[in-house]
Amino acid sequence: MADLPRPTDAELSILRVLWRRGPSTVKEVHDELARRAPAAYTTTLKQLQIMTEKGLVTRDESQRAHLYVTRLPEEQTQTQLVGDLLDRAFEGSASRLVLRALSSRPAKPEELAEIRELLDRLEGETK
Amino acid sequence: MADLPRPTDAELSILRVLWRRGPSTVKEVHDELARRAPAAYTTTLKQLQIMTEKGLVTRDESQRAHLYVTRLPEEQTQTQLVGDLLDRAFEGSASRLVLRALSSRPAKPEELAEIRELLDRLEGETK
DNA sequence: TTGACAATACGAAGACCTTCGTATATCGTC
DNA sequence: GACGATATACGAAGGTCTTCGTATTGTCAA
Repeated sequence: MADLPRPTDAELSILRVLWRRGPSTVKEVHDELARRAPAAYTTTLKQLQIMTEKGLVTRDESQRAHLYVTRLPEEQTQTQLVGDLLDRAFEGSASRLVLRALSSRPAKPEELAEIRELLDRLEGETK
Repeated sequence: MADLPRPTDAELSILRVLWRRGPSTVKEVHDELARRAPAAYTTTLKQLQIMTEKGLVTRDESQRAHLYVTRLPEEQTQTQLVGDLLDRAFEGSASRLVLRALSSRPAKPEELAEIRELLDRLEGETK
């Protein structure tokens, strides 16, 4: 199975809607997107058709209004994107990326606590 | 001052060389890049000219072989890229991004320790 | 069965990205 | 001053991304 291409910006916007909503029609996706930025219905349709060709989504054509579903779960795509950025801009250094992530946004205390737990778990495994 | 555009893949490759080497000529950048993937000299030249137009780099034309310099330090661009990814794929959740970063790569123990220190520092500030 | 509506299919335009070939300018040296 | 070597400038091709208008198909109801 060929690897999926890195989603473009517009494709990622659509994937986000599909991850949140689950299987959706073009109309449902379009309505969500149009809320933020007005766009033509056929733009969303075309994007979903292209994404189907690329394998980023699959579609169920059993009904008149096709249902689109993401091919990969959100976590997997996020991991792909982070790994990609790691290679392109961080020479593979995860710690540097984490450093920038936390300096890019003021993270909430709960988030910091979550990360700390994650570290505990990871260091436990290494032993 | 207008914000700089997000660097493309090819542009980022060049920026990485400039960050590592400091001010460099086209030839110097090209030689570094050609080591990994063969390419025409004029391709690198053209990219640097475009990057100059965009403001990603500046150049010193006082010598025959122009010297190119990054406009932003590496850290700032990294912060921009991470913040961008945070918005596009993580709904702004830094902790989720960190989670994916660490699951994307087996991080070395030293790196985990670094991150832990960073957390200590951040939580210290919040108090 | 036809008309109105809602959906998909298709093509194309315009912007950007990436690459490269060719033309032109500049420097040192014989 | 002419030649070779080394620079930069420029234009264009080919690909991808994004958007949209128009054509076509399918469905339901009067």
